[in-house]
This record gives sequence, C-alpha cells and structure tokens, in this order.
Amino acid sequence: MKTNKLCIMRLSKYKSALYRLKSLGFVRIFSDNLADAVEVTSSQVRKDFSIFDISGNKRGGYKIDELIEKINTILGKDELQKVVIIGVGKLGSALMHYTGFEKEGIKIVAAFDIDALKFKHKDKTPVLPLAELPEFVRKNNIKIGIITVPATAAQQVVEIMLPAGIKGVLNFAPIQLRGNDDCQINNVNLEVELENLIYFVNVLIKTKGK
Amino acid sequence: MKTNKLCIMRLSKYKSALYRLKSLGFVRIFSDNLADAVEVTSSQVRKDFSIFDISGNKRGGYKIDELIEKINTILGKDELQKVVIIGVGKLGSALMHYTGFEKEGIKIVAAFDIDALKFKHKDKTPVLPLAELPEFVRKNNIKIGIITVPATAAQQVVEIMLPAGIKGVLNFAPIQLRGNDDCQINNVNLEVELENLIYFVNVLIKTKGK
DNA sequence: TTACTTTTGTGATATTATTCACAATATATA
DNA sequence: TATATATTGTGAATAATATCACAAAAGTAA
Ligand SMILES: NC(=O)c1ccc[n+]([C@@H]2O[C@H](COP(=O)([O-])OP(=O)(O)OC[C@H]3O[C@@H](n4cnc5c(N)ncnc54)[C@H](O)[C@@H]3O)[C@@H](O)[C@H]2O)c1
Ligand SMILES: NC(=O)c1ccc[n+]([C@@H]2O[C@H](COP(=O)([O-])OP(=O)(O)OC[C@H]3O[C@@H](n4cnc5c(N)ncnc54)[C@H](O)[C@@H]3O)[C@@H](O)[C@H]2O)c1
Repeated sequence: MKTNKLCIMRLSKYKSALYRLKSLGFVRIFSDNLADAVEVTSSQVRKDFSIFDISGNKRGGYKIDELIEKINTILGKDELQKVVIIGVGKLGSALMHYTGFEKEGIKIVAAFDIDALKFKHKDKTPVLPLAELPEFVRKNNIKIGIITVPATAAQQVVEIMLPAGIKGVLNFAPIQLRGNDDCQINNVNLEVELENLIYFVNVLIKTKGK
Repeated sequence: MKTNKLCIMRLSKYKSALYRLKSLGFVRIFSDNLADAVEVTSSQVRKDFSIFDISGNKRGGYKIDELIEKINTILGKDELQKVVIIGVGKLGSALMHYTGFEKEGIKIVAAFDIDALKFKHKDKTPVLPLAELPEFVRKNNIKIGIITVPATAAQQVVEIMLPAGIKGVLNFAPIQLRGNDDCQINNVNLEVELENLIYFVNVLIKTKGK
C-alpha cells in the first residue's frame, strides 16, 4: 500500500469537510463535492480512496457516515489519543487550552515545563516539572508530544522524550530536530510558513503588475 | 524559472541553518553541510540553488554571507514585512507577542477583533475594531494577514480582507478558505498536522512490533 | 424491462520532483 | 609549476505524484 504524507493530510481534510457537509444535512456525497470542498480534483479523491480500498457506489457516491468511519480507522482514531505538551509559554498554553482538538479525539493530558512558576499540579490538565515526564509518559502510555520550548532547548527535550517512549513529536521550535528510526518528528515552522507566503505574494504582485 | 512551494520552503530552511552555522563561526559552507542541516540530499541543495542561479565556487563551496543575502533577496526580504492579525484570542495573542518573527524581518503592526474588551488603541501593537481594518491596511500598505478567528468567522473575515488589498493570508482556522486569483491563502491546520503524526506513529508502532 | 445517465474505480499517461553521475574547475599540495 | 583532490553545476535518469479517460456498475425514467 503506497501512502505518502500529502495523501494522509488530504484524508484528514476530507474528513473535516465531511463533518461540515454532514452538518449541512448531506447523507451521501460524490467525489466531485469532496474535491470542491478540499480544492483538489475528483480523480485525486477517488485515487486516494482507492489506495485504502475505500469504495463507494457507482452512481450513488459515498455514504458520509461510512466514509468518516473508514477514514477515522485509517487515521488510527479509534481510540482517544493522549498527548503531552512540553513548554507552557505563550504558544504552549494557547495549544493546551484549545478545545478544538478534543472533537478530533485528541486530548492534551498534561504539560511540562522547567519554570517552577508554571507548575499546576492540581489542574485538570496539570503542568508538571519536566523531570516527571518520563515516568508520566510511561505510566500513561503516551506516544505523542508537542514541543513548544525555545529553539535552544528543543533538542535536549527530544533527548528526554525518546527514551521515555515518545514515538511522535510535533515541534514548533524553529529548528530541525533529530529523532531516530523509532520516532517520527514533524515540524511546524511558522517563520518558514510566513516567508513562503511572502514569496508567493511578491510573485503575485509582480506578475499582476501591482 | 520553475519554482514550487517545497523548494521555497527549503530555501527558508537553508537560510535558517546558515544563520546557525554562521553563529558557530563558519564562513564558507558546502552543499553537503547544508544538506545535513536541513536533512535533504546535497544534490537537492545544489539543484535548488541552480534554479535561482545561485552559484558557489567549485571546491570552495559557498560564502555564507553572500548566500544568506541571495536567499533573502529571492524570498523578498529586502524590506520589513508588515503583517496584521485578525482574531486576538489564545492563538492570536501568542503570535502577536511572539518576538521571533522580527529577526526574520516580519513585523506584526496591528491586530483586529470584534470583541470590544480586546481593543487596545494605545498599545505599541494596537488591537483595533475589525471595522477599521480596510482603512488601516490601505493606509499602511499591508499585504499580509494572519487569521486566528473561529472557523465560523474565517470566511467572512477573508471577504473583508480581500477588497482592502490583502494579497496573502496565513489561516489557522481549521477550514478551507476561498480566496481569489489576487490573493494567496495558505493554511496551517494543526488538527491535520496532529492527525498526520498520529497516523505515522501508528504505522511505526505496527511495523516495529510495538 | 430497456435505454439512458451518472459516477465510480483504476490502468495508462502526463507531470513534477528528486537523485545520479560526471565533466568542469577551483583550490591545495608538493 | 604540475598534479592531485574536492566540490560544483547540470543534463539525463529515475522516482513519485497527479491527471486522464473510459469501461463497468448502479441508479433513473419511461
Ligand atoms: N509564540 C508564538 O506565537 C510562536 C510562533 C512561532 C514559533 N514559536 C516557537 O515556539 C516555541 C515557544 O514559543 P513561546 O512564544 O511560547 O515561548 P515562551 O518563552 O513564551 O515559552 C517557552 C516555555 O518553555 C519553557 N521551557 C524553557 N526551556 C524548557 C525546557 N528545557 N523544558 C521544558 N520547558 C522549557 C519556559 O519555561 C517557557 O514556559 C519557541 O521555540 C518559538 O520559537 C512560537
Ligand atoms: N488556540 C489554539 O491553540 C489553536 C490551535 C489550532 C487551531 N486554532 C484555530 O485558531 C483560531 C483561533 O483559536 P483561539 O483558540 O485563539 O480562539 P479564541 O476563541 O481564543 O479567539 C478567537 C478570537 O477571535 C475573535 N473573533 C471572533 N469573530 C471575529 C471576527 N469576525 N472578526 C475578528 N475577530 C473575531 C474573538 O473575539 C476572539 O478574540 C480558531 O479557528 C481555532 O480553531 C487554535
């Protein structure tokens, strides 16, 4: 089964579009509609589905509920995903208090910091000393961590997370982190995102003549 | 000149690596070193440079300062980029008070909201009523906006930004926004990023046998 | 039932991105 | 100076990804 990152990202987007379409009263959907919603071609949608043996009905399209179910299974969303955050600063606390992840079955169960002023042992989502991370992660069988510490601290945080058993990291520090074969590290680099946008806006302005 | 999004993103990453290498005392650099820093192949690095007619010295590599300069020119970073934020909630204010963008020549000059409690007319980076956005954007010749409003409000915010002259949008609301030919909309969808990570972690765990 | 229409599912094809591989050449060395 | 060596720059080859295009199936209508 050939899969790639972009294809998996599209599956997420299809799902999100499906929830929206469902809430609008749709029960069945065609590859065309989904394509419009996610801004890809309809053959892209069908090809993606075909990779995962998702099939619909010729002429009848796809049943939204079944489709959501199937995509969730593929994405591994059968059970609640527990996630920890390391670094409870501006960005870390925004993410920590964001409720939008829960509807996707993602729950932030704890956060960690080295600044004693941030500790909140008794909160619903506690903020704990970084030193307690390994034990917490092992006890609660956590696989995923979000890094929102300064760039200078990020690699050293990874070195603590790996032996603790973390298998996936979403890193917001603007630095390329090194994992190992047992751990997938994805980076969200907002500086890079903004620079990219600026480049294409400049191209746009130039080609359109202001 | 053929360019694509990934290539531009790599340029940003090269630049960021170059700053780091420079601060470590390096003056010249080889495609190999950059490749390591950004985790791509050295031929990828050279190919990217070749697309933009960036050339080094056979056997002598590239001079870091010149390289940074050239990349900045390509990325359109000759002058300070002024950016506005719409939606001063948890995420919006984290971004607004983040100082890391300034070292990249990106300055958040104002933010907008509809909640009167958020307004800060006198702050260094003011928070203004959304209604004032068109005038502010025109007067200050702003081209880039960051959207951090709830998904339900995001499209309507775009409709206000487009006629005001915004040419590039970085959208954090988990919804596919529609722009037009005059405006580039890039999405940062953290739900999708997390789901993607979860997928690949599951694959990893399965293939490695726990 | 039959004819007609719509939409899927997927090989074949086209496009795009990456890597290979090596001639050209700048630098270092003796 | 000549020789050896490392590194670039880039076409050609390969790999990855997306689109095309159409037969097959399923629904609709008469
Ligand atoms: N704030 C933003 O909007 C934004 C935007 C883009 C990127 N980032 C990146 O995200 C990261 C966090 O940014 P921020 O603005 O929230 O920073 P911040 O300074 O507000 O917060 C950083 C937090 O990390 C904690 N910390 C420091 N070292 C630690 C360690 N070794 N272990 C655990 N915790 C540690 C600090 O105590 C602090 O609470 C940075 O790498 C930044 O570059 C932030
Ligand atoms: N907080 C996070 O960590 C996080 C993570 C992922 C995605 N997001 C997305 O980012 C967006 C913002 O999230 P948040 O947690 O900061 O939300 P929030 O509720 O804390 O803030 C939203 C802000 O937008 C303002 N607003 C609402 N409608 C507006 C309008 N029409 N014009 C201008 N301002 C308006 C509100 O007054 C509020 O200040 C949401 O779309 C959310 O889904 C947030």
